[in-house]
Amino acid sequence: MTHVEQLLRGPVLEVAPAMLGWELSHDTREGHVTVRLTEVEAYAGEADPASHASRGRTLRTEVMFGPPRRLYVYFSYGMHWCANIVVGVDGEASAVLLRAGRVVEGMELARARRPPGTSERSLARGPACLTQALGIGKSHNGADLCGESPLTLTPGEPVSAISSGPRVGVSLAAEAPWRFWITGDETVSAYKRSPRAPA
DNA sequence: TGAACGATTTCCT
DNA sequence: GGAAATCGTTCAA
Repeated sequence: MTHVEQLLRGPVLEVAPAMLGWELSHDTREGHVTVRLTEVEAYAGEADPASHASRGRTLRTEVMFGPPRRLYVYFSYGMHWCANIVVGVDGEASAVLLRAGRVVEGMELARARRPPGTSERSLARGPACLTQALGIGKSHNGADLCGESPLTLTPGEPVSAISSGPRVGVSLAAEAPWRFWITGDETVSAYKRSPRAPA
């Protein structure tokens, strides 16, 4: 078992903040892009009402119920792809949503994948923006981040300080402070509470 | 077989 | 601050 895989096997509420500052790289024919994670959210398995896994094992959530270190990619609002890293114990269905990051390699390619005029800090600011900048989509669902896959995850430099707060856009368990970000980082996305969340 | 609903982003006023 | 764009997943009938 690799070092990274070992780190991912811990409890999701410990693994998620620990993943801040880690780097996710994607190699394609077009080139290479690396993003340093600045914002993540924890989804705590089948018992977490806000998680897609809360309805049990389905075709869509199959990957989450499998072993950790794999990528769970889902389609959102008819147009966006968002990526999670499966963590914890095999079968527990815990995952960490990659909400934002800073492009540290392959700036030009990342820019080419985003709308013209996108500022550098916004290239991977938001979960769907991050997958766009990295060139991640449906075909990467279930990809192994430690194996032969062109996607690789590596621990990065330690972060200065970590903040936490409620998750973005979730209507259930809306108070759980399971969103983690690097304090003061400009690439962290704006907080938006779900309009369906109870007052 | 049908309908409601998003772990969102972007553009408009 | 608000609404549109747009479709796979899930649940009800």
